[in-house]
Amino acid sequence: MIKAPRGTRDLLPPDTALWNFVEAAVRDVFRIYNFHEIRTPIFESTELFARGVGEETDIVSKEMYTWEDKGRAESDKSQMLTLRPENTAGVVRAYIENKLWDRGLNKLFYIGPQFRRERPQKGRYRQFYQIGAEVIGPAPSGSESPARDAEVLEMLATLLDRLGITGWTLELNSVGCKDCRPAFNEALRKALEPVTATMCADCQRRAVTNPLRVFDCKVPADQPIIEKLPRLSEFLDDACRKNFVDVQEILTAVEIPFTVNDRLVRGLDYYTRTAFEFTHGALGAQNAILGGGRYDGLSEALGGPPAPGIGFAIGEDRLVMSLTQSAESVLRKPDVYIAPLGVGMNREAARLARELRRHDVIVELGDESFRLKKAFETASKASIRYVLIAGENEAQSGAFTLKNIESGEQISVARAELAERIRKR
RNA sequence: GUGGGAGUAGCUCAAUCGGUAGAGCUCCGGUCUGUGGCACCGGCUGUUGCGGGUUCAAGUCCCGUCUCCCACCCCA
Repeated sequence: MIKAPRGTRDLLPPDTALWNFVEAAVRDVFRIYNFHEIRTPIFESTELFARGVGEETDIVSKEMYTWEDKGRAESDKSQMLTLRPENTAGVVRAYIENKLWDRGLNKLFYIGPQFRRERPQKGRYRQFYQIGAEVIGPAPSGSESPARDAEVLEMLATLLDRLGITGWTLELNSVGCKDCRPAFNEALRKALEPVTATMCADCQRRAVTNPLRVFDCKVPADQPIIEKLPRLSEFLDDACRKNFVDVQEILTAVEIPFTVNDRLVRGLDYYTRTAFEFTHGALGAQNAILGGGRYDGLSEALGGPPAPGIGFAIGEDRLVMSLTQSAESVLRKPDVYIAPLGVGMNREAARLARELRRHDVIVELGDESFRLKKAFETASKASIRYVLIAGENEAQSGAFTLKNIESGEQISVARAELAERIRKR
């Protein structure tokens, strides 16, 4: 038997109804915050992610699905392509390629699959889905303003609340900018040098590849060492410091609860200043339901003009997991089951179904070979409220038998009144 | 990439020391050809994840492999 590849899965009814419910709610929120949809390719040049996400990140160095796309002719040279592991680089590439700065401030959102070759786990798949947004534009458009950061965070809190997700936590930090972070990195490297050898194997590796991540270490023995390391917050320059304070003040004004976590770092190289994470307790070890931050230098890194921006990505799989709603509860059941009765009655049933569906009635249709008993059982199991009997008697008289499955009541309804009668419930 | 647990019918699970693969639920049909849910009767579904090995005999023991789950790592 051919099975879905490792880390991928089929989403089936009724779960798909829940996914559609989430996406509809999300689109509704994006609409009132004036975000508009962008759809970028599912694969891009490998170089885009190498330069955008960062060569040294785990994502680029070991988790990407990359292949050589061979040229079709002598003159056609081959190129390296990669299934997108995240969507921000693609959006920023599109911003540059389509000269979106002409539109001033862009507020864009996307919903779609992403791919990372990781070992599958609860809340972690090789093909997973992200709902994300980016606010990006030339600085004069306001893209650099702390007001944008706060607006995005407030929108996210609203979104989670609307979906009925309770018990989330917003953690916030500032990771500095290209001007102040190098000084901090240098200080951190210096402070780590003499103590690295006493730390865990992961920290020894991190100290070389990505010193900021040392702050993520959970090994108890390392904590006293980490406590004494220089803090990012001490190295923020005045502009970054003010930006961070402004964001917090706006959040307080709009009554969004948050906690500052000065050990919060992000795994992608492009993040600057505001970095954040919404976590949820019911998700197991993969407790980050969404994450994001500002990426003021990304456009330049990809060869574009300065274009400050802030964005986030929601793990849609994890979002759906943390919903308390059941899939059943958002599923709209058929309104009526039409039971053709007797040879040739499929034709009459088809006509009836067509008429009813034109009136937005959800119709399920049987077959003339089915016994009436089967129609009732099918309707009952599927929680369909009415069974409409399309038999020879009814076809001749023009009045059809409509039975309410729950109450057992049965009435005769003229053809023209069927839709109204069924929808009235 | 590392460590642990698990894979038997559509689902949940059983199978003694290695000795004929089972139960419940679901599903299908009938009792009942135009009135359901109940009841009774009958029935289907298996390369025991896959591939090797040991054995007279393997769901069971051994080796390999795949997948899922949990954790690390990492991230959303």
